[in-house]
Amino acid sequence: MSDSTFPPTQPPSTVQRCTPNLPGFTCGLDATLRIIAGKWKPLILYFVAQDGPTRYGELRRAIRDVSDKVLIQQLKELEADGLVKRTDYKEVPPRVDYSLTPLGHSLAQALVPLCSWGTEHMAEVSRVFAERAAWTRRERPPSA
Amino acid sequence: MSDSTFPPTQPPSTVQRCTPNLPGFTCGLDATLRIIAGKWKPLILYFVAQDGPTRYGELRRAIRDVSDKVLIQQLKELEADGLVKRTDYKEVPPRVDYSLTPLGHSLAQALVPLCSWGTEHMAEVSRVFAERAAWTRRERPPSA
DNA sequence: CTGCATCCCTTTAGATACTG
DNA sequence: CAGTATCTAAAGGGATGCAG
Repeated sequence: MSDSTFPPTQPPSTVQRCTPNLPGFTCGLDATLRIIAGKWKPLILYFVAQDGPTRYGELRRAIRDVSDKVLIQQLKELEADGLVKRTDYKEVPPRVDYSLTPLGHSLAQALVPLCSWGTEHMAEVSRVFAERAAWTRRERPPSA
Repeated sequence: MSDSTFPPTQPPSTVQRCTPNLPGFTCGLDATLRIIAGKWKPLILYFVAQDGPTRYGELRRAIRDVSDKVLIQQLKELEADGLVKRTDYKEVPPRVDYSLTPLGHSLAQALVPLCSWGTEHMAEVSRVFAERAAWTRRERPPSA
């Protein structure tokens, strides 16, 4: 993004147009989104990017609320997609860790602004979720 | 997760640690991800950021493969979350357009690197998807 | 043109229990 | 410790048809 001026209502758009008409993808963003589709993938990438080679259990504890099944599944996909590398030390008890490939690392870099955004706008985001929750509760009264 | 020194084997890692232990969110990235959860939301944000006020039909054509139901639904959520603004011109035939709020625009900016990443690594991404498709086809032979 | 309602299906993810 | 297997729930999403 080039300029820093911030348009009040209808921005003259500082966001550059992404390359359209790519084979299969509507634009670069589309491609990226498809590869990180999966509830926990960005979090996994980001965490591993921060901590370097990360053991399974460590990851599991870091990404709270994720089940074994899903975590493993997403790790496998990330591995198959060439974003993370799995290292099995063939020890007993088992020891395995996950690290990023160069490709994965570059993607993690691209996630940094999203993380910053979330941090900066935490207040708004929290409010939004509070409202969302309230609304949901009204619409769908306690399951019981 | 603890120190800032970075692991031996792989990355030069320039990825900064995101603020942990936030109320409800594990980090800023987590917060962001939750607000843009929804298959088309990032694409919507990005597209509107580029084109400024965008009419419904235009959006519909731009984000290919999205149905009315889903597009409307995601637009409503984005609106409720304070990221987009809906303007109804009360004309007949109906005219409505969607623009970004300042918050939405800032988020769109944060998406730029993802778009760039996708564009730069289009080749790898395409390959990955080709393999994924092949694998899927083996596992789940033609539905018929 | 814009948008909502309905019906239905697929995908995704969560719980739990179990194994090398 | 690091996974696997199975089963189930739920969310997300798509097609269609109607309405202002």
